[in-house]
Amino acid sequence: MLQTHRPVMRPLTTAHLAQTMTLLSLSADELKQQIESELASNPALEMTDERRCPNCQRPLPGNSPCPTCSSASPTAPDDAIVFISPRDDFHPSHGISSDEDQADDNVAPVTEDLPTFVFRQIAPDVDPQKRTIAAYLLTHLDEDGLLTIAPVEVAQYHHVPMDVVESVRNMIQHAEPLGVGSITTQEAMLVQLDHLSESRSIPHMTRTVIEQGMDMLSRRQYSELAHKLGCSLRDVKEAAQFITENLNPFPGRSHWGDVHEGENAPLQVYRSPDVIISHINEDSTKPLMVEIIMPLAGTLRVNPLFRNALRQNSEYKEDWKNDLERAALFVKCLQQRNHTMRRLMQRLVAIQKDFIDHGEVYLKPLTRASLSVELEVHESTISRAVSSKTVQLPNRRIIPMSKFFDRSLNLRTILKNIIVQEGHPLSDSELVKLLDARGYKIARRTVAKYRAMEGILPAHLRHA
DNA sequence: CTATGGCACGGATT
DNA sequence: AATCCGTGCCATAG
Repeated sequence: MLQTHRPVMRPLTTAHLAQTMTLLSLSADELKQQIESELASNPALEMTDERRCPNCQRPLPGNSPCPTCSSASPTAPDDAIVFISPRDDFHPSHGISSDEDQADDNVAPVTEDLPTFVFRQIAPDVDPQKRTIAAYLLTHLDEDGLLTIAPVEVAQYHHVPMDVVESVRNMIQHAEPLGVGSITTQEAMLVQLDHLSESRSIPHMTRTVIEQGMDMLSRRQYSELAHKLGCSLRDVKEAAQFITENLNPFPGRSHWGDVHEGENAPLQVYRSPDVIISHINEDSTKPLMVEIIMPLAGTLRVNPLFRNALRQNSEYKEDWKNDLERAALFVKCLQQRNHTMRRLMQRLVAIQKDFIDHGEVYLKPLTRASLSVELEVHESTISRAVSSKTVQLPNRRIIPMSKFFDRSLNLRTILKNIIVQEGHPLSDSELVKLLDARGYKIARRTVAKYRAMEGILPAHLRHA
């Protein structure tokens, strides 16, 4: 069904494989860049406005997903519907420009990346010349919302004094998510701390602990830390408790620690998802709908004019031929990528349906290797397809796709549930017994590790 | 003596 | 080949 009407049998060249691989490992926004640069550098490639379904190549009326493909689910009727979803409104502005024409708030996209999100907040308060600085800073954030370049470099590059850069940065840090644009996790947390201290009381050692003891804190060496700072153990524990509960060292991460189910908090999206999973018209009894984001609408194809031009003899014939082949290869690889992604998600969603609908407890342990044999592809294919991609669940949470392959997440959440319900602080060995009773055999040491991962304090300093 | 964290090793996973 | 993860052992705090 993928075969085209053109009988151009293209052998599986190494170039083909290599490019498919790289395309597969790109996230949606990276893919957009890739396509754009390819489009710009290769005259034989053309983007038509015509909307076609990337799955079946039928023309589409609007921007909506293909109705034929959506309704015609190839597998079981109760199975999820998986399709490629083209959207050109995906990334409103990739490299944020400092232009004034940013005021198109009427078309608020559902998802917005972190730089855009922050820029929109501060833009009104920043005078135009500083906006360039702001935009520049914001394009150099990592996934966690921390700055990846030194402010000094920015100052030099833009020929402005340091304090200008710092003032802009300060403004960014006080936008949502609080602390974004910090250089270190410490700095981010201090910003949050300052903000919180205006409305509530803070354990008095908190600031000192953050400033001087983050490494020890993350290793939970409370007593050593108390010794180093010359204060009581209780002070350190109080501070630690406060920090894990209220501060987020990685402002860019959408969630940290607590996972309240019925949370009404403004669920913001800081990183555009590569895949969106939802229920058909939000009805949880309906089957799942899986959209694999294609960052550009329209159809990518080989420019037919170019193909014709090749028939005529020309001195550039060799170059043109070269371009043409590259273009054909590119669209083919892109199709290949979409096809693989679709098969992957189809299977993944089928396996982890309970997890998607009912939460982390129901995540089934799954390895990329086992999926690869089911789909009859190489392991590395799955790895590349999964890594650096994010998925939006029906509850609007965005998670890395690798979470679907987390070996121990279900155990960790069960563990959390037990501890939440505990009447009396349970020691690690007691927890082992309880888990064993539920059919999970794990070592005591492992329980301790899981606790640490979830940021749960040891038994002797938990209280009802 | 018990509970827990650090370190490090081996096997699984990527 | 490199990395991740579960575990066992031992030191240390309470």
